[in-house]
Amino acid sequence: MSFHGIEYSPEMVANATTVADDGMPSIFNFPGGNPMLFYIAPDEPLRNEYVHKITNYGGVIADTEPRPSNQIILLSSYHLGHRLAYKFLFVDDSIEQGAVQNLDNYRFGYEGEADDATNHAYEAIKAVGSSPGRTVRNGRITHRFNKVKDDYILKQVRMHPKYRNSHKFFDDLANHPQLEGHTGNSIRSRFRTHLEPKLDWVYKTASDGSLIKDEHGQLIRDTLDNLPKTLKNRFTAEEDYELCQAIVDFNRARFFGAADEHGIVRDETGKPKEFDLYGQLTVPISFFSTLAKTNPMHTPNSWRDRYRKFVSRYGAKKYIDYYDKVTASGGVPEPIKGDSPSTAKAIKQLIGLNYRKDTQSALDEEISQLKSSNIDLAIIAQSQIAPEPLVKFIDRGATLESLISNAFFQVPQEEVEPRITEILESCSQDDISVLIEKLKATGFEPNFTAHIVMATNGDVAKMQEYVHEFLQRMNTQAIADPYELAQISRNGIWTPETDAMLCSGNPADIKRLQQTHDHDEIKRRGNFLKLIGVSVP
DNA sequence: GAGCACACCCACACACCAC
DNA sequence: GGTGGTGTGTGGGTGTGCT
Repeated sequence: MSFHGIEYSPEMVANATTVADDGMPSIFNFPGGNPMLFYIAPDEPLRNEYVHKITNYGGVIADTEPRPSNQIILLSSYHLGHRLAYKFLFVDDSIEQGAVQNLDNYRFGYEGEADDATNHAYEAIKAVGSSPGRTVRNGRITHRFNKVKDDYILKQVRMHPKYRNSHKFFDDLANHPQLEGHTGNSIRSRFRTHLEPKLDWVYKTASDGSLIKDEHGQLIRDTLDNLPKTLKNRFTAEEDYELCQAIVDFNRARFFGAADEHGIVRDETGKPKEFDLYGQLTVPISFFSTLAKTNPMHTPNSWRDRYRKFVSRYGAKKYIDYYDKVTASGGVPEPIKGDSPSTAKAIKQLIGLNYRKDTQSALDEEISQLKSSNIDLAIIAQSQIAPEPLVKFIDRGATLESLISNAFFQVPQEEVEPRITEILESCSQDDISVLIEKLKATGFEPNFTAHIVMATNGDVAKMQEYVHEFLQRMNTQAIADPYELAQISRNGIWTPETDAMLCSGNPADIKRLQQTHDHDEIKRRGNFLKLIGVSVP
């Protein structure tokens, strides 16, 4: 039996401990995949441990003692006098490095020349050690990382710490011959999952990412405490708070800058105007340049984008309220998030399940769903079921009692809004039915909650805005017509009338809408209406 | 079944451009 | 200069198939 010039005697192979195919990397292989043979004396105290290690990594334990005619490597924990033996450390180091090491470095003090057979084996070992670490199994090529490649990746990251998360950086690394065969994704993944914990230092770099050298031209090691920031930096809750504060302050200064000698600001008709902290607060572009000077962690463009896409949607004062409330209770506030997918999903789910122009059919469907999901509960509950809310506006002629129950008036007035805000925020990850139930407990009837969801596209921030405005109206206006009281029209909050304008497609109507709603909100409303089956041009 | 290599996803930070 | 639109690719993952 002959493989690539290495003679395996029938005796050797028959008695050999076979290679375990347990998914471990094949380290102790000759080029071509043939396993290396090792001999460990039966009385060797470390025999079991190293048999396990060697076979786990692709080697074979032969029962035949090494002879000049075979290429079996004798391993021992001590010097065997005249016999050529190698230390177990060879096995450990090869496994740790992920590739066969130079066997010569592990030889016990043997004075003579290795015979031809051993030299042959060693040459093969050297070849394996310098291979790129490619493993061929069942005709499939995989590229394994090893110590050399890992060190190279770590070195590159240490030299470019600013780019340590960059996809592009790792894509570029994939073109380096040292990492041939690996994709950028693969190298990036290797770094993130295995190597990042080992990155205990980096080379010192300037803010532009260039390496800094000492007076001898040597690169300077730096601790991770001084790790440069990456290309993009997530906005923190503190930064959002700072931005919101700055926006509120700017608007307040601008508003009261227009006050008369009595400190009163008046509208075009001469009526005193109030500073609406919860309204749409705007800032000029120069605001962001100024902000970036005092808060250089983000560029003016980034601050502006943050405002455009998050703060203006959520509401600056609303976030300040949220932040203060959470920190006051010892919690950790979260940065402003975009539309929560779970909320959007929940709304979609609700709309998909419940929205029908025909109230009765929707109700029938809900009851049948209840029955199918939990028939006992459904039967018990059925007698108590009032018509379940749909995502729809309240009807003209709605009474105050149909919107708000007695439970509402049991809650101290100053606690109503905080309580509702808390419910809205806590339900952002839940199904809408949970929201309906919770709001019902505070006195909001299900059809009123459905109205609020309909008016706000189910957007939590807008729902808070709606509730704030509604409660203010309750406190300050005579409630002649509850229907009118509930019609709130402002940016991102809709009424049947504004919907009709949007659906008309009439340019004059759209122009009128644009006086109240910004482009994003109009687009969002169009998508929402389409979702619930309303035709929008 | 676990570990690994690799593919793929998605929100959003940052930038740039046109008007 | 202000504003809206949009492209790029980072940051932070999850999914999949192989060993």
